[in-house]
Amino acid sequence: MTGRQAMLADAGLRATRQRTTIVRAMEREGRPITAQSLHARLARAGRGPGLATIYRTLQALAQAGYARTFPAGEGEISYKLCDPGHHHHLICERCGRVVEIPSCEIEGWATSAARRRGFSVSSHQADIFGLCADCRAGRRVTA
Amino acid sequence: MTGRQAMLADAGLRATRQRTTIVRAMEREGRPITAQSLHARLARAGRGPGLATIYRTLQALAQAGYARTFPAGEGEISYKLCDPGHHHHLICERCGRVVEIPSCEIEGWATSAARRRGFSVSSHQADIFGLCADCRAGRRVTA
DNA sequence: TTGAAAGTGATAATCATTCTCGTCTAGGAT
DNA sequence: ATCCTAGACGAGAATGATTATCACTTTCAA
Repeated sequence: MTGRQAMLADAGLRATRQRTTIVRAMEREGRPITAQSLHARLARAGRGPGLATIYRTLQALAQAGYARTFPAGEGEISYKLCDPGHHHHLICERCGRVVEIPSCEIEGWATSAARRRGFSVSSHQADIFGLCADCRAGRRVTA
Repeated sequence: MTGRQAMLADAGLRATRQRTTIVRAMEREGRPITAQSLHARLARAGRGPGLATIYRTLQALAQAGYARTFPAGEGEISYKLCDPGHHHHLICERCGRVVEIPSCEIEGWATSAARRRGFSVSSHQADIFGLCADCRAGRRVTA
């Protein structure tokens, strides 16, 4: 599996200690997190990368398709590592967990809805919001 | 057609001169626009509402379901008037035109994709990006 | 090993958005 | 029609996330 090194290389980034730290933390996180939160968390653990570095790295990962952005609260952006291929998201409204849906079954809908209105399609995106099994069951959540 | 008055009333807003101006401008616009741009445009024409008022009004309309927000560039949000019912969007990547798709044909997909992963669905959203007929034909655009 | 290019980070700068607060006004009540 | 008051306005200050700067450090291909 395209380890961290490869991911960074493909994003056109050198594999520095700071970036490895960032990617590792994002993997551990598993749900969207803002640059600020990530910075605070890593700083608390000492040796954390600077804020500027975190912003730069997350942005580069997003641009390369290895991360996706989600709007978070007022004027904030959170990031989550993702597989680079096309996929959709299932988002738990309570705990923030995000599950990727790799198979795309709405391509047909997108194409025909667009054609009917004279548009050509270049991409589409779709997300589903709801409650994950754990939250429905009232089970405790990490965050 | 629930005129402007009714729209404002339903959003819990009084129908002031400023708000009428804002809604009228949004109707004329037809595509997403940021609070800043709207403010600049109306100010240029004299008698424009203040920036704070524009932010407040757009926010209230969005909250009431009469407008939708789109991320715009770096840390900006643009707003577009929308019908309050559930619908999807077809967005032209060149001219920014937005067309609403009122019939929802992906409910089934959303429900089954979610169920398969233990989620319950509370809502979903989907947008299609591409080129509108005019832009494909290379025709001139207003903006 | 070495040097050029890329990366880092403390800090300053930017800028969209929100807050403040004194003044004004829509619109129901009288 | 007039009154009253909660809601609205707006100019400017404050906020706070993100970006830019720039001198120093590190990576990595040759």
